[in-house]
Amino acid sequence: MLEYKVRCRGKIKGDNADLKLILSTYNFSFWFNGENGFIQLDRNGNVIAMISIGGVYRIYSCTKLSCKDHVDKLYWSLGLRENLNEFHETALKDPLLREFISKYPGWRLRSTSLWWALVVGVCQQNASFRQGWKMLYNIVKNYGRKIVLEDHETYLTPTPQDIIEKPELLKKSGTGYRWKTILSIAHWFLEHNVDCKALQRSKAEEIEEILKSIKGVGEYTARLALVLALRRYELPPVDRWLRKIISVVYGVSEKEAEDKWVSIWGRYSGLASVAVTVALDAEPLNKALKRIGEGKISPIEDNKITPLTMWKYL
DNA sequence: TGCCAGGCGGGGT
DNA sequence: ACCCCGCATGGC
Repeated sequence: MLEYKVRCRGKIKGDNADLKLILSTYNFSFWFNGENGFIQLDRNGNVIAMISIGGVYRIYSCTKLSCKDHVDKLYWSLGLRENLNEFHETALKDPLLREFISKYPGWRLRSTSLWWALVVGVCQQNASFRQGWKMLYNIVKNYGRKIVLEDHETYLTPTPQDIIEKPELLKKSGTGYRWKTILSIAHWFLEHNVDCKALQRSKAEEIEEILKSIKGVGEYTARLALVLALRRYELPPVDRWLRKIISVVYGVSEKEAEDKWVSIWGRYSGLASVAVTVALDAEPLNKALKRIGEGKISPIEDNKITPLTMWKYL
C-alpha cells in the first residue's frame, strides 16, 4: 500500500468565493467536515486535495506530480475559474434566484468527474432528493475505498472497475432498479476510454447525445452531468420538480417551461437549475411551491437535511 | 400501510 | 412526435 504524501501546498486566491459554502453544497461528511474538504483530482484517486474553508490547500499523492496542473484542476473543481457576473446580473432581477444570490454571492458550483456526475444523475431519477443522496452515500461507503492522508481519513469514489467487479454492492446501496444503469455506465467508461478534454471541444448537444447512448441515461441525467462535470450550462436539466416550479413562477405551461428557462438564463441555464435546488433546500415539490408562495426562496437554517447541510448528516 | 417521488425506455398511437 | 405505463427502494 503506497502512502499519500503532500506534494503541493498553497493558499487559494479567492475572488469573492465562499469556500465554506462551496464545500458545504451537496457534500458528504467524508468529503467535508465543516473545516476541511477533500477533492479527488484524478480518475483513479491517486491525487487528492485537502482544502480548508480558509483556503489553505495541500495536494496529496503517492507519487510525484505536476503541481501547476493539479492546482489548476483544484481551482476548476471549486468553480473559481468562472466569471459569473452575467449570471449574477440575471439572478438579481429574477424572482427565483434573487434572494439566494444576493445573500450568497460567493456560491460556486463544485464539480465532479464525469463518471461520478452520471452516477449522481441516475440516483436522482424517480426518487426524492434525500433518497438519491442516501444512495450515493451508501455507494461510496459500501465500496469502501477508504484512504488516509496523514491523520485525515476520507473515501474515494468507486471506479467503474470497482462497480463491475462487485455489482451486487449497488443493490445493497438501495439503488433499486437503477443498479443496471450504473453498471452500464461503468462498462461504457471502460470500453470507451473517455477523454473529457476531447469531449469538452464538442457541442453540448453532441455530448448530450453521446451520454444518452448509455441505456438508462436520458436527457435529464445527461444534462446534469454536463453541468456537474463539464461546466456546460447551455442545456439545462429540467425535471418534473423544476418544470412545475418554472410554470408556476413565470406563468407558463409545463410544455413551455424549458424554453422559458433558457430565454431567461441563456448560457447559464444549467447552473441556474442547480442553484434553484439549493435556494429551495431541495424541498419536495409541494413544500417548495409553498415556500415560493411565502417568498422564502433562500436556504433556511434548520436541523434538517438540505443541500447545504447534508454533510452534517450523511 | 399503502402510496408515491427531481426519469427512463418500451410500446402504443 | 407524442402519450402512458411499469419500475426497486425507502420515507412518510
